[in-house]
Amino acid sequence: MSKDSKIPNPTIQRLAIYSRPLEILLESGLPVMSSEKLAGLCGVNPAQVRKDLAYFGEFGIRGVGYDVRDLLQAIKGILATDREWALCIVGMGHLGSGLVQSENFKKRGYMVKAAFDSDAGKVGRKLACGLTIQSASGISQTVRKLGIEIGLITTPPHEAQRVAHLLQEGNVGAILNFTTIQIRTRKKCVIENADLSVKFENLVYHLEQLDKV
Amino acid sequence: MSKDSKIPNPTIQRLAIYSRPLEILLESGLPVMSSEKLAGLCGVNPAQVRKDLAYFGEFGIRGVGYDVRDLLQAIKGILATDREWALCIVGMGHLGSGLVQSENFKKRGYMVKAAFDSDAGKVGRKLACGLTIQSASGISQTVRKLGIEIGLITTPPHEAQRVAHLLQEGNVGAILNFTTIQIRTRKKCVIENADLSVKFENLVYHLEQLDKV
DNA sequence: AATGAATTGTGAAATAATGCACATGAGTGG
DNA sequence: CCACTCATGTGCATTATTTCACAATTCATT
Repeated sequence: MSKDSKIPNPTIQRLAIYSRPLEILLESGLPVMSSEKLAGLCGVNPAQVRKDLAYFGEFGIRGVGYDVRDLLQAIKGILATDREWALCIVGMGHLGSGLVQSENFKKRGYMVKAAFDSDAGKVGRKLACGLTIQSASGISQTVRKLGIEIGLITTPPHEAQRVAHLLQEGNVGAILNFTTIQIRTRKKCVIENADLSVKFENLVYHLEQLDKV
Repeated sequence: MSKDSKIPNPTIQRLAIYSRPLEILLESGLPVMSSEKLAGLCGVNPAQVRKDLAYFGEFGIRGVGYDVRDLLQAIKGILATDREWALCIVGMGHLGSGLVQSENFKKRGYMVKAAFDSDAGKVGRKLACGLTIQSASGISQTVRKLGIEIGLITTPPHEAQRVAHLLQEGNVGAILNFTTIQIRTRKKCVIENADLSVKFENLVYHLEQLDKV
């Protein structure tokens, strides 16, 4: 349809990052902002900012900069964060429970509509947010019924692949995988990995390098 | 010292990813594994696997493959995950609390040695893991005293930069930042961002694209 | 209206990362 | 000991991403 000249993935990531300072600066009433300032706040190159935005249109005014409100609006439109999304979490361990209750989600329009666990001991337990933990065996039906679009997997690794299939069975379109294994998809489905231990190992590697000098 | 021919960052990330299936396969007793199989499990190209490893030496045997145990050992050595690391968490909200208690850390040798919060109401509270929440004002001293090397920041965004400085003050060498803002460093310090909302927005963008077709 | 300063949008150069394809060495069977 | 198969390690081509550098546009000032 559009000039779909393949947007680089890093660009999408950065758009999300750009929106953070913009939100803050909008609050504080700053009307206009340059690519240079924004780049400074986000730790990237100013040309990068401009090029990233240029993939989607012209949002700035030459000689002036970007209108903070408009730009934020535009980015939210691009990322599709200007509407609510229904999600569910599978795996009510410490991480899963922490995430469910985290205020950050609701604030950004991510609505946790269901929570699952395969442990019969946990099923039926009521969470602070009002949800009741359901059995993992009912994932497909429930997810379909509630029109859930995104699934978070915080189970132990060995359950992740099975859970992913159940989610897809229920027509979930995107999965955020917190486990250490890579999930394979049958249907068309967006998979994003958020394996924290990868982050850790990255950190530790670089820390070690630092010490070596 | 070594032929420090600048290792690509993606390579480090992937090494961590490679190690996951290796751990599992080691358990299950498989002695040898090819780059092709490993690549399949990790969703990457076999040549990529070989090239990634080649940055650090020759770990395989031509015509045969890689010894699972040796390779895993080698990767752990490279990533420096073959020893324990002392860390602390600042910000005992839902996410922070969930992380502290997560078993995955301890299992991988990350020892949570201290937990901080700036909310006086939370200070003094005892956590399930045995730690007592301490006041954020004591971060620098405590961190230095306990020899903590890595700091996790799970505070609200506006506290993150200040906390980062306190951590660096206490000689922390690496910070894992879960907040939405970018942290700037004074001293030499490894910063890794784990802003989950970026992951979400990525997901949502791609989901939207999918729907458009 | 003309000059100067600021800042965008973008082609082209530079840099980085990936993937191909093949020479090379290891094991196996005759 | 030769031929054949398998799978690594790697030079090179390809693709992706970043950065530079500059023309174009806006605004302020005179």
